Amino acid sequence: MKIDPNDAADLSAQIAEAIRDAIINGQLIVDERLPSEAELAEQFDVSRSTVREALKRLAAQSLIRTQRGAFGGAFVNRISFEEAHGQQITTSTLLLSMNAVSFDVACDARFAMERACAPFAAEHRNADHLATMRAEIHRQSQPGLSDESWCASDVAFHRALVDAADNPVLSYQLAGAVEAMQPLMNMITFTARSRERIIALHSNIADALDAQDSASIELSLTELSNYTKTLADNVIAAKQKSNQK
Amino acid sequence: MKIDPNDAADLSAQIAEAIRDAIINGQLIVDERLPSEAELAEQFDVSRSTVREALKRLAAQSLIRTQRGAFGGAFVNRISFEEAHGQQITTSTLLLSMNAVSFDVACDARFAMERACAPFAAEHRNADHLATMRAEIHRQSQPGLSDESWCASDVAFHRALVDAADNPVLSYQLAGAVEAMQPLMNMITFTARSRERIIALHSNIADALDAQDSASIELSLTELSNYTKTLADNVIAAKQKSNQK
DNA sequence: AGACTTTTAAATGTCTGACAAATGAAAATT
DNA sequence: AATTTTCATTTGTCAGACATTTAAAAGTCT
Repeated sequence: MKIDPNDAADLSAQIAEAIRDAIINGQLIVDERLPSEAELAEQFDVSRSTVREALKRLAAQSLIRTQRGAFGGAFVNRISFEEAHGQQITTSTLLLSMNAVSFDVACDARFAMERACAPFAAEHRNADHLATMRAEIHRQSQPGLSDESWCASDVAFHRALVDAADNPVLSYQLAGAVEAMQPLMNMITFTARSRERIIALHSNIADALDAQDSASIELSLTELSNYTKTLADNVIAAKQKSNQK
Repeated sequence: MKIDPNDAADLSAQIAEAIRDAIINGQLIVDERLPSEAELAEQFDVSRSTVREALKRLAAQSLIRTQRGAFGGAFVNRISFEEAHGQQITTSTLLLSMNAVSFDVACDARFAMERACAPFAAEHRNADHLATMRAEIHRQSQPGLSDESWCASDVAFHRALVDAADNPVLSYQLAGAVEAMQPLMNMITFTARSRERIIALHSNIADALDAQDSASIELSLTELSNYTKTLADNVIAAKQKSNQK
């Protein structure tokens, strides 16, 4: 592992990249221990502080974990779906909030991916998934439910649908997208009337999943997407009106 | 911004988290300059090195960028789709290689998401997208094409399909998944016969996109997914046979 | 006055050396 | 044999120094 002395970038960034490459192309395998900070400093011919900054960069990406004490050190980390999921939510959330992504575009993407799960969900759904979805629908029907609880229940409902697909890669991608959308979704306040409509669509989805009717799930999801976009349009229009006053 | 002295985590991790939270919930806005390292050290009551390690963590996630010199410092970074995309490829690639995700599961996820793009692609496709796809199909038909060039062309073809959907959120998610799959896809060697079959399906997709026939695109993608899985199964079976000898 | 050069202050990047704290292995003790 | 103590190793943190970069400010010349 060498670093390019002509590279303009910071030494710590170069070292982080060198180690990252070694992990990606398999020169360093999961749970393997990296040399100690002192040894790395000698290998790369830099100070220990510089090595440490490089290692912190890698730790931030969950590529390594560190342990103190004798026989401790930095170890190549087996990145879990859960960790990856957390990182994705952070990234996606910031992407949406910083890049003026329109609600429609985000909403289209979110429901398109959820529709992609439908065929697999219809095939692999089991009693647990259906029970979760029915329970959330029942919760959503409670008259006094707060907006926060409503949103949480909505997330749980869709999460169950995605999980029913029984594909961790899809779950990881989807769950990130759904959670990243949540701040945008929360802008919409749900009136009693709109909740009723959404619950009806949720019931359609649960019924279709029960019947393993993928096309029907997709249809209801499309309707839900369109309805959500309509609600958002109304909220935005109302805001602009109140701003003009 | 305070840190919890009872928290077991490293100080640099706590500080990174505090600043990350401030960015996510909008207390620090894009392009805003953070206090200098010396000021942050004083605020958090830690040494400059600890602050630096925290900042490197944030830089690794593209949350901040730093600039040297007077009036330099750390600035909140507007994370771009391109940066996010790069991070996603790294994460997804490692997720797949480290977690023994089966080829079928990854393949299902990849084509499911691509099918999700189909309706939008059919609606928004323009002459450029179609021309790119036709050109790649033509390239794929060249007899002497190397496996590497074939794979590159395959990626370009599907990329054009995804881009046709004209939804940056979908593109970002999809492109990551497709590129992360590439190392797995490269395990499959394409015989002349299998290339022919894939080209035929690509032509179907291009024709259907031209005709704005979303259902037909999705059908061809499903066939492509199934055929890819069959090829992979054969490769794996052949490997096991040769191992037994 | 305006264009150019020099100075300067502020900030990050890097290095050195030190000590604290954690931790598991090895040695010592019971 | 079980328990306790010692000990070497390693990461985490700190303090202080110097190098390098950078843009503003001051100075200089036409």
